[in-house]
Amino acid sequence: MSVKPEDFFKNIISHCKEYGYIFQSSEIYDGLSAVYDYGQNGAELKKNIREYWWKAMVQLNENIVGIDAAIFMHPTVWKASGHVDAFNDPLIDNKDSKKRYRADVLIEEHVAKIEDKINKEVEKAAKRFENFDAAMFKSTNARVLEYQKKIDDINTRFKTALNENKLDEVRQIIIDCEIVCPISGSRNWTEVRQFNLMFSTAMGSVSEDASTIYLRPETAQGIFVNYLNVQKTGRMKLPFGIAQTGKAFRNEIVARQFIFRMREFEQMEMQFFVKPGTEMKHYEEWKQKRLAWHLSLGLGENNYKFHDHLKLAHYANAACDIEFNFPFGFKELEGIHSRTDFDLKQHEQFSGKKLQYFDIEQNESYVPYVVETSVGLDRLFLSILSASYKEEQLENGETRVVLNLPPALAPIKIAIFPLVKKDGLPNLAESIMNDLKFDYALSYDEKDTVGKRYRRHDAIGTPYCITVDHQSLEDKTVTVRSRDTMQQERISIDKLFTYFEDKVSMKSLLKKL
RNA sequence: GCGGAAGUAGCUCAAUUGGUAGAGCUCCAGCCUUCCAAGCUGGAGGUUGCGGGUUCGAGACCCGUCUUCCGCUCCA
Repeated sequence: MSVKPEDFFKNIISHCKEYGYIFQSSEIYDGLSAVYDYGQNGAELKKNIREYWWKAMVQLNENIVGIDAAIFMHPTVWKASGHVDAFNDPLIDNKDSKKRYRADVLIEEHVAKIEDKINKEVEKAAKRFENFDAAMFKSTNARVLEYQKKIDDINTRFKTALNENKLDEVRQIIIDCEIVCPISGSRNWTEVRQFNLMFSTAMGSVSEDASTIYLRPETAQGIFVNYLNVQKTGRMKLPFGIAQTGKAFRNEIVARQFIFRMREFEQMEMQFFVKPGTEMKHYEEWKQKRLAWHLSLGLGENNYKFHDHLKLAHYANAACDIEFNFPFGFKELEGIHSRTDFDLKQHEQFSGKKLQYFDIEQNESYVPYVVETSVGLDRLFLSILSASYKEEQLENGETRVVLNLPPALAPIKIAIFPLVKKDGLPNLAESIMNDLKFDYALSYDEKDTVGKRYRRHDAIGTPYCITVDHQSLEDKTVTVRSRDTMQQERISIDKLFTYFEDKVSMKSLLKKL
């Protein structure tokens, strides 16, 4: 393909708009940044992807059930999850290098440097003395104590500043510590600003009585807070999973790359509850299962790779991403995390309710460990669309724009055309349509030459076109033209249903798993 | 928030040193009846992102403003 990568991505974005897949939100009012709407075809494709995921997770796994938790949740949920604190990053800019940093990271790195100094002192001393007692040395050596006092002072100040939301003080700490920008080397800092990464709104119609609640930044917490409800009412035994799809919201500073980063996006998550100690086995298992699910779409094995997290979040003991080869490079598509018992323990603590599982074999109760699979539906949509989008050079020199979507996911499965708009061909086409419409998403088109109609549906990604011609009136056969091969074959009208069944049904895709 | 780019018809783009907005495609109606986007006729569609200024006259020049896109940060 001779198209430059950045142009290729631009072409995909225009294609999405031109063919009713994705529109900018509120476009007639000049749009809203990082928010997009799904059009008539986009909504179908998205729904089909979601359905494929849901069936693969819930319907094909006896020990997984699905829920649909509300977007609004009790504010304490987000205290327990750590989002209230962790998602309030204080940011600071260096005026010379124009680089932005997280103020807390700058301070933490500074503290880490001092800790390094302590360690060096300890190492030096260890070489010097036999029977060296590190703990003793740390608690007595004057220089170490001085360093340690510095660290403690900084940490105390920083904690207080954050708790009291005093951003001036955070900046003052950076200045007092003489922290410099790693790029410019200068101490020319802006004031510290805080960016709310969670959207908040007010619940309660009377403003004085209203309380702040958040739009969920992830769907997972809706599963955790319902874990015991589902386990009890569903009589679930470990290991078991709870799946959920739904919107999540992040009030990011800016967002880029089309629907790859959006303020409002949809997640498809499954939290798998397991016996402590078995989590790594399940983690590995889900890595493979989820990769197999992606590969079943047939977009090319080389477009996927695992990316193991070296630096783990505080709640995880193993984590990786499945990355996809987007037009702008390999980027995260799905995350698989071993989240330990962190979330449930946090909710036990904040709610004061026991969230334990009674293991009848061991005759004891414990908080289960959790293995999470979390995929972005919009990202999945983009991965499928961008891998399917082709600008083909045909033998006759023409170009053809085609979406080679997995047939089972295509918004329209079959388009039906009368070859010409007379001689009763439209009637026959309509009657075929009326037979098939209960099983397949169809589209009828009688405008323009048939070649033009084929190309139009190539661009939408419709895998098959049925054309009714004069021969159809005589022998009750039609031509079926394939999007991918552009080949036609003649099929008897009464065999159409079975002809298409294994080609475009969700069932055929699920059977590959 | 900072830096850069850009806003003219549904889409892609024109409009000379400032002289009252035009083409192709799309769309709609009709003709033609044809198996891979290209036939014919007619038609619709724009307060040039918005507001102000300069000027006899602004799509163009100046100021402001809004929005989008790209980069920095964050992230599924």
